[in-house]
Amino acid sequence: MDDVAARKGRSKNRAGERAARIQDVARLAEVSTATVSRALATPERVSKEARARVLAAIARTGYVPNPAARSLRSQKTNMILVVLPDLANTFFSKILHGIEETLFAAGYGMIISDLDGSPAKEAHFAAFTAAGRVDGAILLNGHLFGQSRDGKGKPANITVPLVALCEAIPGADIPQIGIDNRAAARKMTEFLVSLGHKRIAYVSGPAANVLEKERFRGYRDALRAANLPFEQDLVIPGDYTLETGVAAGRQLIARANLPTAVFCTSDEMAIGLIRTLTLAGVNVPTEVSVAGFDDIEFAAAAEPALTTIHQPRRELGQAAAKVLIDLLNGRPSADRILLETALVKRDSVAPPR
Amino acid sequence: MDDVAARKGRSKNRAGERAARIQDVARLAEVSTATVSRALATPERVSKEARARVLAAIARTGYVPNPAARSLRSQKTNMILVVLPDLANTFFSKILHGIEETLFAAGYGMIISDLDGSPAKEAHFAAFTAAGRVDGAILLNGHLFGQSRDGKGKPANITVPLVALCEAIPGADIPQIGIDNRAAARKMTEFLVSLGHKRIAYVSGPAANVLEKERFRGYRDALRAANLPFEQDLVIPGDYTLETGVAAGRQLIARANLPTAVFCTSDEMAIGLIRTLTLAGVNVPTEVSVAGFDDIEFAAAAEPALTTIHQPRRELGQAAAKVLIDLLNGRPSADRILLETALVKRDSVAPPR
DNA sequence: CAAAGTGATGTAATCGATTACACGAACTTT
DNA sequence: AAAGTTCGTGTAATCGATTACATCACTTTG
Repeated sequence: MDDVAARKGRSKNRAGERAARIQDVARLAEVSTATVSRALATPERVSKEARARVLAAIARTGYVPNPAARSLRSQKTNMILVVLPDLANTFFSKILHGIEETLFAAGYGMIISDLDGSPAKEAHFAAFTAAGRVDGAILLNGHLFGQSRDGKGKPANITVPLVALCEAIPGADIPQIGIDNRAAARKMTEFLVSLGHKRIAYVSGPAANVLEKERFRGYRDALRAANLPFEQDLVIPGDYTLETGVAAGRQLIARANLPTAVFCTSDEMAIGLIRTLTLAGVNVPTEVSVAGFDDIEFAAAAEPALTTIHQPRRELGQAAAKVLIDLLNGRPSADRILLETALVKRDSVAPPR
Repeated sequence: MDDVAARKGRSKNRAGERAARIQDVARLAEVSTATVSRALATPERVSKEARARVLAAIARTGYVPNPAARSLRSQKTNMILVVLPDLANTFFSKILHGIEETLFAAGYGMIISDLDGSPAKEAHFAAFTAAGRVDGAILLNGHLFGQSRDGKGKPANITVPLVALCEAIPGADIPQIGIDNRAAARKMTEFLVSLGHKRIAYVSGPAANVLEKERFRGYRDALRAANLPFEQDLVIPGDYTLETGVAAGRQLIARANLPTAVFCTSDEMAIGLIRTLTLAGVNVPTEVSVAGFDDIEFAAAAEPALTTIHQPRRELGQAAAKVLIDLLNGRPSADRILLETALVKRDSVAPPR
């Protein structure tokens, strides 16, 4: 006999009994294990009396099916992996909320992987997924497991469905859920133009980022449509964080002639920028208008309240989870979903003087 | 023969082969499955040649151990459950980050449960834990699974280690990790007193909340120590959200005589309150000082920048994960850890006029 | 030189749930 | 009445990795 039980005391609770197994329930209900299993999985295929006895026995023993055994047999884990570039980023929490509630309702659990910029970690979770620890994955990090950015298709060893959320993965043949970043950025820029702004600065995201590329195109689209010149000087690099917003603000202040409006491609950057301008005595919005992107919680509470692009974050999470669940159940599913954004007009944008 | 494989095509990748099993590796390496297993788990107990052959076979087959089988046999899942009251709340994201990195480094995965105020969901995850789907759990929600607030001990059916983080669970004999809320609240109140404030309002958290009770005591401690009268009128109910901060601000404005300082027990409420006061033409901090609690990201970016109590959120997450890992490995571990808070002085607090 | 020890490996039982197949009883159909 | 259905149930194989025990080939020791 082996000693697993003795060594770890693993399946004993504090009272000392082992956790109930399907056999214990079967014995108590005076049926076979097959009948117990069927009473739970396909109750209509079991007689009323047997079912009642089984349920009574389950209640008495406190039986809960062992998931490892079930998973080993059925080859399903009922777990979904969510891959994030940065868990500490405010932007993701409401998306996660939407994912979690949808998965939960469908009987799935959520495992979170915060990549934190570590390729080793990404490789680990790719192997984790390949090993069948999850039934599917939602990727928020903009590229496929262990693949370079130009890679096509999904790696041969990953066999479970994948879904890309927010950051589209170019060339990957998996469903993509997100917003139309280009159109949204164009909409905001056009709004600024419509108020009379002619020199509109742009605070970018990380250059390699897919979102950034799309938003930048939208910005240029709007300028071109309005016959406004594109000035490289007005593009200020950022990475979506508060800190780079502050840095962008400092850079602007040091300039001879300020633009009349600044379009920041994240709310965090916009808030950092506004704060820096305000401290330097530059009034927002009377001297410089500032627009954001995302509509995070604090956008409305900022001073002045931020004009921004609203992303339906919770709905994005829900949509991605729903698509994945459809895939898992073999149901047909859209392979590209773009949710509507809205331009939210608050107080940080005004016509130029 | 059964039809699991045929129905789901589960362990076949796109090329059609099944995922490699330990037997496949064993056959290729011309050893037994026991040797393969040992080559991975206890390499020193296997000859150099056998080990080399096994590793080569693993590389060739792309073998990854099946976690369900492993878990079934070893009764370990290498998964930790993290229970949150509200995932969308900004306060938790950095804590999660700290938890995740520590768990990951120790080889554990993180499953997240957002309770969202649903007792049914809580019961589900209690059963989930009892069923052995995780090796342990970190509770951020202030009470034990399925227990009423006055319950003692842990429910008999949960046999894995639990750790309480941030919100202490009164009466539970599990390790508690957090900060000294009472001392921190006292420290902030004393700071306000030291500047000359005599009428200090208090915007509370939810009445039933453990944190709230402690912070409120700290507030009263400081008043008592300074011989200042406690006025029930100056206690304004809140629930830590931005919205109740706004509501508290409205309530204050409607009053005949404003307090000279307001201590909000969360940064979100402080930011909402400041915004409401500012819009009503009440200057912060010259007319009213406002202090917060938590030191969330936006505290520094608020206008004016928020004076608040800094909680080491990432470290809190790390500490809780570390304690849990110690428990899982049978190592002794502190059963109460209080991390240091710091009073961060920024611009939202000034002496009264 | 025999007895005991050491090291490497294989055999097969085990974890617990699911389910194909077999079987018998009750009920229909021809 | 014989043949076929339907229904409820039980038996036992199966999922894949781990590991107690057995075995065999050497080496060491009394």
